[in-house]
Amino acid sequence: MKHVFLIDGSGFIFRAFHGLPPMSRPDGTPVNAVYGFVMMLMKLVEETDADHIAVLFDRARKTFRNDIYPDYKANRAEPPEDLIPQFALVRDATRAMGLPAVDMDGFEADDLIATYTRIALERDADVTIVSSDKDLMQLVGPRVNMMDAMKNRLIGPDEVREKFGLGPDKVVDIQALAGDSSDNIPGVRGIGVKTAAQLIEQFGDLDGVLAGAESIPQPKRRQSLIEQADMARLSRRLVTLRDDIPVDVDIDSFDVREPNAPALLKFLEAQNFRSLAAKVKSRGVHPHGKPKEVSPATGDVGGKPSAAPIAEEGPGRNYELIQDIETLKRWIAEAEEKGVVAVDCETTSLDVMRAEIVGVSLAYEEGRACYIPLAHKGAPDQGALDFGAGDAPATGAPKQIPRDLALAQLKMLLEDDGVLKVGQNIKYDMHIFQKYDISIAPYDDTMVLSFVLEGGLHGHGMDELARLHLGLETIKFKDVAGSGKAQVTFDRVALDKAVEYAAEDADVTLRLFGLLKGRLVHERLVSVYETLERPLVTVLKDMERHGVLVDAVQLKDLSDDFTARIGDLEREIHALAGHEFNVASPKQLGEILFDEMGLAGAKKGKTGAYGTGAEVLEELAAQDVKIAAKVLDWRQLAKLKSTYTDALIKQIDPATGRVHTSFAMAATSTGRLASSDPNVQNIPVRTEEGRKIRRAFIAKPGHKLLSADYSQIELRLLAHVADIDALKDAFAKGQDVHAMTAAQVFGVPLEGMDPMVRRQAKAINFGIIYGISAFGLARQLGISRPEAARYIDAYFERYPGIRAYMDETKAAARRDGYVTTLFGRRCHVAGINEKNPARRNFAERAAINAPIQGGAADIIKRAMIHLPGALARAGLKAVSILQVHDELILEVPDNECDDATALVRAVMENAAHLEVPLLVDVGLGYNWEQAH
DNA sequence: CATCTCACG
DNA sequence: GACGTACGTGAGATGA
Repeated sequence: MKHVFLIDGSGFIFRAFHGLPPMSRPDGTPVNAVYGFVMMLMKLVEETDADHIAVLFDRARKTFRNDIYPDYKANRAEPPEDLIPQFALVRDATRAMGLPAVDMDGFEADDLIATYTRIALERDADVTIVSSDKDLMQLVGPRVNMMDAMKNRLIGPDEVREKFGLGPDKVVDIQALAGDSSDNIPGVRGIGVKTAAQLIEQFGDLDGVLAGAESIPQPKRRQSLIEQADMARLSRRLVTLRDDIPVDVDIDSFDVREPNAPALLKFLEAQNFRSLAAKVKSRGVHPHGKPKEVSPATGDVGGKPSAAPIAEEGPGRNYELIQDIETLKRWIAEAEEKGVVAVDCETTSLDVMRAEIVGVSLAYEEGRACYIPLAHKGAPDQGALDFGAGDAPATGAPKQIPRDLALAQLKMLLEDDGVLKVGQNIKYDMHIFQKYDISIAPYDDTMVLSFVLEGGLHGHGMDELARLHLGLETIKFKDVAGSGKAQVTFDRVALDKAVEYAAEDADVTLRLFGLLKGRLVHERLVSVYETLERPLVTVLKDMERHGVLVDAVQLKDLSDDFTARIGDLEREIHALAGHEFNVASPKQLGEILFDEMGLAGAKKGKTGAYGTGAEVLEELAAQDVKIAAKVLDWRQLAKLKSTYTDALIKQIDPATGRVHTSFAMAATSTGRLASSDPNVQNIPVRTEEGRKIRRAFIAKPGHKLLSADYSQIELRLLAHVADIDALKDAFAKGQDVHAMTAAQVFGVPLEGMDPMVRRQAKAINFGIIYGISAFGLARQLGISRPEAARYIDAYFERYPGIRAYMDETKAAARRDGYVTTLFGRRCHVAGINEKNPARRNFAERAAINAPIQGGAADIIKRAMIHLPGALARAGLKAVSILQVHDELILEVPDNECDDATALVRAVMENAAHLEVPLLVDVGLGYNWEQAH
């Protein structure tokens, strides 16, 4: 016996249950915790070097601790209804895995773990306790580690010290003093973990603290310790784990043996864990980290160790490779007959501007999918003579339908009005097919459907949706194409693997479509999807494709200028520090400022690293610390250079000379878009140096950039949705709302108002939109918290409607789990019913902000959708190219400037009809800075 | 891959 | 009385 794994089964069940989205078997039995548990066990068994493994469970709620203290764990709620049937299943799962499931009357799993840990140590074995329960940390020692299986993190003495302030041997004493609200352990009132650690450090142990209580200076603390000494001793008995249970299962029986594969498969299939079952079938379960030989997949190139867990063929998975035109025609005819077909492209790149089509997959029925290779080449490391030269007839190239012949057939299908095409992120496929002059219509998008139905709840990538809705673990791209340096483009993937991967994508897409589309009606989200999101797909596709012209020469000059100035600053900084170091490293900088130079500055929480953010440095700079000011300058220039000048130059598409961002439709929790590769929504504007980067965004010759942005759209929405008469009036009359707020809250006259007072009112208005807190406002304005609290009180007194709106919004979020925008978009709010007040407060602020931010997003989306048609009807050639949340940027021919200005303004201002007017500011210029 | 920092609305 | 803070994003550099 060398290494014993003791798994805290009961602890894991709860975490898996709360950590994983709901899943159920076809018969309705919930199985998410079981799934998480089995995944965890399989991973452990596969990776561990342990020779003895057991899973320990609580048996009943009553244990010996209830005899000592009847209220022990009395505050625990009943387990959720969906969890109850899973307790037994998890035990079944353990046995199916060939592992002992041990529990004992009157004791908790923790006591069993303590006892077996002692026994294992007596046998001279190492122990790993798989759990993240802090109550088990008392067992950690030189030969005993804990492992958090969900976070995959080892917990040793250092981590215990991080949590409790002192080592594992003091955990019991600290818990005895601090108590534990989740287990209802009383401890001593007014003493938390921090104070407890300090006391134990000072007096050695609990008895020392209680004996020395008289000498404690703080009166309250002294009194509590004297009065509650017995409670502390009782608490110690409750938290101390029993390592002397007369266990009746011998530790020798924990020895790892080969699981009974048929029994395990039967169990997995009964839970409908098809992907896990497939994994077991294809790879087996191999303890000791020694994988059994994998049956060589046909055509597996070079027998790479990263062999993919490709599921076996079987019912519900009938994937076909199409290599001749007749079969393709037959397939297309079937799809036309059905009227709905899922489509997915495989390409050589995620960058749509560079990607070349490699193959297409289709699915017209669940489990019935095909893959049509179009540009596959031979396998990579085979052809020593193939230097990867373009379209050279690689010796190993497989049989394929000539690309253009196949595309001509597919064009008829994809452009057929009578056939609905379903994609997962179909904007990508539209880009690819557009190169070959193929459009896709009509279409639906499962990613967008999921975003409309469940935005804010989870991501909307296919792998995640498959896991969530189908309980299916999809084949990962890495599994077929490899990863890192060894990754190949999809045209180098062997066809047998390509089929399984690509056809699965189409199959999954079709299945998801079946599950999601119908829900729109029941959940009253048809209009959001059909008028707001689905039409936006092609609008965004066109914007991305058009791109924006960026002046590389200008950026290069700027970059060189920055490089020189960064070098100068760096020398000065090193001189001030007395030696060289990496200015870009917050760690090194923090040590220089606060250790070497001994400046006053606080540690930051979690990781114990010094904070060196701009706020901290500005504080120091204000105290005339030269190095801080220099670092701030350095940071600004380094940021501009690395994130903007240099990165943007690299992003210019050589073919178009333009930058083509990607707008993510399903990334945010509020309904906003997000932009990436490059992000065009965070181009600098607030500083003079930063604006120089904006100047490099230019219009093509004979054109101008037009920037149109909504004026104070979020405040206007607030006035409308919260129905605040004073605010609505102010907007109707075109008054300065910040000044008006100042007049109302601070009671100062509008005439001759101090700009500082107006600034404070503006901060309050912004704060309201963000779900105001005294702390946040105080920090923003640099005032004290009580003072900020007074401002907020004064504000709410003047605008009681705002408070009512906030309360209603929070109540709705708590009741439904989501809030709704003006146009019916649902924003789900994670954590709104959390017990932890910090997290709940956070969720409440998000809930208050979401309808406002999301409503503004709805409005500009409506404008974006209307704009192309309106421009076309007016005979204008102006085109939208960028969106920055409340701003649209168009590229406009010189002679259309006036017409386009009027039309864009009209479309944007009429995108919604609120009880306040919408106002749009328009600017024109040769570059973005000028236009803005 | 997590963390820190910082750019935007 | 503690929690740990204004809302929403994406990207680059560091360092494990």
